[in-house]
Amino acid sequence: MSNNNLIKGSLQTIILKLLEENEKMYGYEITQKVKELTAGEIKITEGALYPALHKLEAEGLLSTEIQQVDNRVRKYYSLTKDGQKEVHSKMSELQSFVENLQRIINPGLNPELKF
Amino acid sequence: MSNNNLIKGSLQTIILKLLEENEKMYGYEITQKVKELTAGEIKITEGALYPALHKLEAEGLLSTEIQQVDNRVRKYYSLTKDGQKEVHSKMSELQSFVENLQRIINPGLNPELKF
DNA sequence: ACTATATACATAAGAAACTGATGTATGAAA
DNA sequence: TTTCATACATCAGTTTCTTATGTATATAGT
Repeated sequence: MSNNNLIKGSLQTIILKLLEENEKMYGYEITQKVKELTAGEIKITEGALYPALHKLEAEGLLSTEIQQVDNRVRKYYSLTKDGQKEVHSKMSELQSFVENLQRIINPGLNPELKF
Repeated sequence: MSNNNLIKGSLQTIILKLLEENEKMYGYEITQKVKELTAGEIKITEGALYPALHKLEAEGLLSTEIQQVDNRVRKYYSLTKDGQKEVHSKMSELQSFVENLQRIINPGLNPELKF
């Protein structure tokens, strides 16, 4: 994932969350969306993305549907029911992780934190 | 690092930041401090911590000083000059990463974000 | 006396997630 | 015709983590 080596597992959360908002995306589209949303600061590499998508599919969180567009194959991913549940779980994990991180790193901050 | 599998490299940032605030800490103390600050939600394992400390020392970011306390050996770590510079660098990396993460997962949020 | 827990260090096997390279294939632009 | 963009995929190697193990001292409980 680009020059930033700061996650591990948050790629899954990103994928699931984007699919919650867009309900149907293909791999290349995801890389472009993330690049766009972060002004090019986070670039998801294909070597990270495709294995992650395959794993989420194998876990039953994503389903696929292949479409032909202009002689090019696109593999669309969407959330399964399990996937829809998992988004919320992963999101609250991420939120509490970031909050804990702030408690460690921003010691002077007041107790009520907003994410 | 505990049940939370969400970072990679942020352990280094945590260590450096704690040492910026406390200027001298030993390994076990770091694990306890993190546990305390996060109400037990993040537990840094020894298998993650000690290799990370050794690596930071090998990179010249930390220096060590061994003390004998009650027949027990303590290895105190403190920031070198390079380490002091690196804290700021690592912190701004982490901050911009979290901001980018929010841009991806909180699409409805207004542009000015606070960390 | 024995066991468990806390303090304090360390290593090591294996798992998981990533980077960077490579490969295939189409289409458009220079 | 070479490069870039689109679109998929795999794979070797690296880094970072988990879990287990090991050493050693001190204290508290049974």
